[in-house]
This record gives sequence, structure tokens and C-alpha cells, in this order.
Amino acid sequence: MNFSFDEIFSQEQDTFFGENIINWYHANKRDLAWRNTKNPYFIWLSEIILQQTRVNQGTPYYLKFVENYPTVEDLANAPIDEVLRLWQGLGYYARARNMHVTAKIVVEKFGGIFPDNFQTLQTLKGVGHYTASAIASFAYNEAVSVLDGNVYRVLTRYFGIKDAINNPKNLKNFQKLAQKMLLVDNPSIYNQAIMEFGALQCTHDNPNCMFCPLQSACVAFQTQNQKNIPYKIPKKAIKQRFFTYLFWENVYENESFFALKKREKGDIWEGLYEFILLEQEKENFEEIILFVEFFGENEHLELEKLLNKNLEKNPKLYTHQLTHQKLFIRFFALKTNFSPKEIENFLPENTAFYTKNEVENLPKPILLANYFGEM
DNA sequence: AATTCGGGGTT
DNA sequence: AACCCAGAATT
Repeated sequence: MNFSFDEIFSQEQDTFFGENIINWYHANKRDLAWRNTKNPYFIWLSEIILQQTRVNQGTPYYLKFVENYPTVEDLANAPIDEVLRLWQGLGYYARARNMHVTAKIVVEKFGGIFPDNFQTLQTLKGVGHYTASAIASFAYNEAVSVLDGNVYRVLTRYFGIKDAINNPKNLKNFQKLAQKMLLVDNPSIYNQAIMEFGALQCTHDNPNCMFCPLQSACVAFQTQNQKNIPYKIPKKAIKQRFFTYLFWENVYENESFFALKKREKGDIWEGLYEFILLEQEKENFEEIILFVEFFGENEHLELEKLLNKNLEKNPKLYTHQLTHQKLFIRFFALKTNFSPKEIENFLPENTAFYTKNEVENLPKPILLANYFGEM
């Protein structure tokens, strides 16, 4: 048994689904920080933070941002480095950059008031179909359905849909189905309810089918297909990258300065700061030695004997897993004692020295932040 | 239409 | 190791 979209769309609207979801929600919902507000700025903030992010991971960030930027004007006026530093560790940093752009636009173009409808909301940077419908329904009760990972799972299981949820050709059908199921009497509660239901009841692993109000009508349960639905097209292999960082500390007049460079557009970690980097397609120790010694030989810098011919004594190899990349990272520490004037000549392009306090306040990839924190 | 953007948590 | 997460932008 596997319903097609056309068969589902030809059915009459099923209020059993929505009513049970909402009843379940009132009995089981979590008390989340952003649920007790209709302020579209707070709702928008929470939605950007929660994109591809679990509630438990996002909550402390939401609280930080609300505290540091109580209004959209406060966020718009903040320096981007400060915003990225607050975002540090949350990942997908384009969200923070777009969020900052949108805050400025809301202030300058919309007079500090968020647009009040789905269509206009979706024109904002970082606000796509899901986030626009979330804000429009939560804050303004507009009758637009949300479609996130939770909704995909609940709907595909309920209807026994085996079409891949990550195949773009199915997107319009899933949006149409989500909209069909929306209870237009209360879009705000319905949308939050179906997501909460997916997050707590109809979970990816071990859904609680034994005590589920939809059990009698759920195709996945009736056919015991919970593990096969939702179906996704397998993703392609991730690529490996090899980073070698030169962690350069220059101590002058009892103060330490660290060499950092801002990462540029077109790659991971755009806008974050990192140490001097050598990237290789695969590890080549001879090249690494040249890279490290290049700085060591300049003006007879005293390179510490961190690189031994014996590979066992090479610096620790860190691995850092991203969605589409696996990073292999080593750090080499270098300490010098130059005056600021002498040292400028040795720095690579677009690289500068920062004090310890400055480094701590600059946004960095979490692995580097951890490494720096351990120094 | 497919790929690429993080990092943490669970199984 | 594989999968997931209150997705969006880019190519």
C-alpha cells in the first residue's frame, strides 16, 4: 500500500489528523523560550537559529541573542564580527550574515517592523519558504503551512508516501499536501503542533506508535514501514581536506600577538578568522616542513622543534566532520619575539596580528576556538 | 536540479 | 559510521 500524491489530493480534507495533532500538542508540548511571544523579531530570531539545528543546541544561542540584541535595531547596529562571535559554534554561518543583513533591511526599509505576510517575508535574506510560513503563521496567524523535517516525516508516514523527500521534483507536491492538511482555523497552533509532534512523538528512531493518536489511520504503522519512511535519496560521498595551521605567537613587551586571517567567500567558514593555513589535497609532509620552516628561517626565527623526522612526534591529527567534508587538521606552534615593525614583513597577505583578548573576541571555527582556548 | 553551506547529538 | 536537526542560497 503506497498512496500517490494524486490519490491523496483527491481525498476530502481529513480533520481527524489536524484535530488529533492539536489535542496531542496541548497535552505534550514543551515550554520553549520563543513560544511565549508574538513578537515577530523574536520569532524570526528563533527560526533562523533553529534552521537545521536541534532545540537543545539552539536555545542558549537564542537566549544570548535576545539578551544582547533586545530589538532588531540593536542587532542591525551591531558589528558583523560581534554577531558572528555570538554565533560561533552554531554552524552554517551564512545564517548569521544573512540575519544581520535582514536586520538592517527591516530597520531601514520596513521602519523596524517585520513584514506581516508570507510573501513579503520570503523576500528577506535567509528567510525561505519554511521560515516565512513559520513567522507568518506564528506571529500573524496567516494560513500558510510549514514544511520542515518534522512535517516531512509525519506526513509521509501518515500517508505512506515513499517518494523521496529530498528529491526537488517532489517539493511542490509536499508543499501542496502540507497546505491541504493545515487547519485554517488556527494556523499558528497547528503548525507548531505538527512540528512538535514530529520532534517528540513521530521521531526518526523508535517513534512512539504504541501511544499515538494517529495510529489507526497511519499507513506507515499499519504496514510497519516506519523505518523505511520517509525515504531519502542517498547522499554522495564526502570529500576529504587536509589543513595545516601555523599557530604563530609573537611575544613583545610581555604581550602576545597571534597571526590571524579572515576567511573569504566561496568556501566553508566565510567571515571567520583562522591561523595561517596550508591546505593540501593529501598529506605531504615534505611540503608541510617547508611551510613551517619558511617562517622559521626568516630572519632566523627560532622555530621550536615541533616537527621531528619521526612521524610519531608530529602534532596531533584532529578530524573535524562537516556535512559534505571531512577535515584533517594539524597545528604547528611557533613562538617569536619581534617588535611589531619588524614582523609585518613576514606576514602572509591579509594576515594580521591580534592580541589575546582580540582573538578571543573574533569569530573562529569551533575547532580553532577550542585549540586556542587550550593554549 | 544538484550542491554546498556546521556542529552536536543519538543510535 | 550513518543519520538527524523548526533550511536557504548558489550554481
